[in-house]
Amino acid sequence: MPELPEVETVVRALRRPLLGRTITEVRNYWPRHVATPSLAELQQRIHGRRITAVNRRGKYLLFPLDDGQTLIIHLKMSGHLAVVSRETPPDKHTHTIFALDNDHELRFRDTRKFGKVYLVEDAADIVGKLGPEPLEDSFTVTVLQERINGRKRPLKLMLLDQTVLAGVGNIYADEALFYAGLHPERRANTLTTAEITALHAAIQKVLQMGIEREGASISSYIKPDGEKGEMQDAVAVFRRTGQPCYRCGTPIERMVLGGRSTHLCPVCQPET
DNA sequence: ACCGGAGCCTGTTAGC
DNA sequence: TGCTAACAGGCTCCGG
Repeated sequence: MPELPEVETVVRALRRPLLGRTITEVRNYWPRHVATPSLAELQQRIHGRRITAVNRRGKYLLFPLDDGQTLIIHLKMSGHLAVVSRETPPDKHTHTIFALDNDHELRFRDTRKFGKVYLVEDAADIVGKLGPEPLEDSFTVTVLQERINGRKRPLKLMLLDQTVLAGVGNIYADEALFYAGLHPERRANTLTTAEITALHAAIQKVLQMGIEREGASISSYIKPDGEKGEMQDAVAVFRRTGQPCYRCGTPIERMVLGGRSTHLCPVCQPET
């Protein structure tokens, strides 16, 4: 489900019900959901800890606890988080449950089981290698230029590399390249300053669009409250193969880059 | 340093 | 209708 706008939507929805709550119990039905430490150790170390913040870094959710540890969750492809009454009937794909001190539970549902739970003393152990946050003021055109400086990789692969830039995934990479008018296979080191400036603006534009629309419910993503986002109605190219480009009418094309579906308008995003 | 492919999982959809 | 293959918004590991 999750790219930066979807994770941000989840964080905003969870902040109120989780802030200040104490975790009283962790139940788990798929031990591999817990990446580190062992399930038993996580249960022991998290018991009685209070959640002091609900934050996002890239596509990770961060829950700092009152003893300095941080609970970290990554939703990967199909993860879903919600705070519900403990009376809510169980779901087949809910593999990890954090019981709270108010008869509610944070439930981590994850059909494909790619998601991960971490409990660490230092959050940097997990998120330390991530590139800059694209919506922070510190992410300037110059920063983007430095990140891609001299790299020969195709732009699409650069945008998906979380150590270059944190939070962009397959949808928003395609969307950003469309608005920047850049072909996904363009080599990063061939960009002019004007093109880097356009790419920088496009990245911020599409991520902000996604956040305003509370995420893209294109396949399985839904918000914590179970409702759909609205970004799927505002995508320009992603999974619009064969449909006319909104700008020029040319049919949108699909190609595979780095093993990922990639969508573009061949006229608005010329190869050179 | 970079690229492609496999692997991790289950569910949905496209095609025969 | 039923079967099979392809595909899915992420990321890591391996070999070349």
